[in-house]
Amino acid sequence: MRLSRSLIPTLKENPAEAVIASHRLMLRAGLVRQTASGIYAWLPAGWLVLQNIARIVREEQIAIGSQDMLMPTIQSADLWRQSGRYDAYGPEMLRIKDRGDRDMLYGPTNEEMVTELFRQSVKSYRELPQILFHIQWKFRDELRPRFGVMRGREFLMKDGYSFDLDYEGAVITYRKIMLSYMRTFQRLGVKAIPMVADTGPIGGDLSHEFIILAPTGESQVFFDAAYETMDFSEGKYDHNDPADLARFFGDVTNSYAATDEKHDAGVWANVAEKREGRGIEVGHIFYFGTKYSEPMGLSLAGRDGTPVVPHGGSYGIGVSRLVGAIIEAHHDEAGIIWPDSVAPFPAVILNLKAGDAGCDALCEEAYAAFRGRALLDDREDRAGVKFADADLMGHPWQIVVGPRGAAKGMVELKRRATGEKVEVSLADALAKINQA
RNA sequence: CGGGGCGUGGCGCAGCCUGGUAGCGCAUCUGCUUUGGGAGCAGAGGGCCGGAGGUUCGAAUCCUCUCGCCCCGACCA
Repeated sequence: MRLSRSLIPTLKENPAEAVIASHRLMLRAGLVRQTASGIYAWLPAGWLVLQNIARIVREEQIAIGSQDMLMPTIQSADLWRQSGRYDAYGPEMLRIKDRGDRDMLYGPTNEEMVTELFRQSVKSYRELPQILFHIQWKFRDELRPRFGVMRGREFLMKDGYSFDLDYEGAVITYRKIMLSYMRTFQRLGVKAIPMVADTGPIGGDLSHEFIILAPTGESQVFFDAAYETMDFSEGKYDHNDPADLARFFGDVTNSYAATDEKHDAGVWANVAEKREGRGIEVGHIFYFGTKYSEPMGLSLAGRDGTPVVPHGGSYGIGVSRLVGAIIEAHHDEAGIIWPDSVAPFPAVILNLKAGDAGCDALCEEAYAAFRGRALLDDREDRAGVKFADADLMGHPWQIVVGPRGAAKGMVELKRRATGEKVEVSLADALAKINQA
């Protein structure tokens, strides 16, 4: 994109309503604009980030055999009456009527719908287990939206649902998804720690929330230093082997980790290497047994022909919240520092002297090499403005093209995360960016 | 939902108490100079002061109602 003709409205000053770093930076870097309390429009750069995160989340779900699908945002109230949650959910659910005066709702989650869809077509134990997920907008009419996209009313969530024949199977699925989550967060460039959680309104008795570490997080967390060095990348654990999943589950849950509400000072005293920090919840997984399959009449033919009621679980990742959470974990005084995996653009090309033939030519050459996927700062502004905006927007690489270097065919390549700068040929710069 | 606060050009704010018809910085546009870390000078455009009623000769300012947004708390991806 050419910055001179892009809807990426950067702000020099802090908007008054933003109190936490990620909210301020998202507004200042031109990623989002609020359109109503807790509801945001994703401007071009912000939408690119959101899609990058969604892509990684999606890839890691598909990698463990979960099926990608898409359910609608608007649901019929009848479905929710079947599970008993239409009344139970309360005012957090946005209720609407269609022209025929039928009760509808904007989905806050999809257990009912996926159970219904599953019930319609799956009839035999032979078809189990299955995991389904979608990445879709949700609406929860929060008492108090705040902190920008960290607690919006409308938000993008990856919600997954599993169906197993029995408890033992459900536990294997639960662990498999837990592994996929650890892989996902690692690829997103954030440190995530699973912590035992209350099961909340969804119910059930096996649940973990995933907290990522960020200095400005909302809750205090206590954890064993062992979490700092855990590695979940592909190949470390076999998600198809129940024994290996058990090993993984042990590795990731045996060390101490708790938020302040669940903190146990007695156990904490025995932890050898203690770590304390702030954390943000970005994911939550539940095993809930037959909580939905039972009331909604989901049952299939079992091995001996008698009906079996499947055991389920649901698994959420706050995709839009992750944008804010990643910024909380990766920023400095100058602005955002995007991890390569989620950056809206891999690089920005700074034309320090728009109008200079040499600079223009070299910038166009660089820009063409990215086929539109880099950001070209071709504005007729002074260098300082461009440097400041580049740092603010947090592009992993800055290709700085100035008149002196351009005359020799050289550019300055700056790494946002480290501040390191080298003078190299454009070809070398492109090679370095591509291998990163 | 309880408690607090704020709505004045795109952003940040002043003016309100003590009514007299709107101002500052940044941003924007034009010109000249400048040009590697948020330039200088000169000029220009842009706001019926969230909305509706009321008081008054006259309301951004006083009164009433209303809408929106933010912050603290209990709940949550």
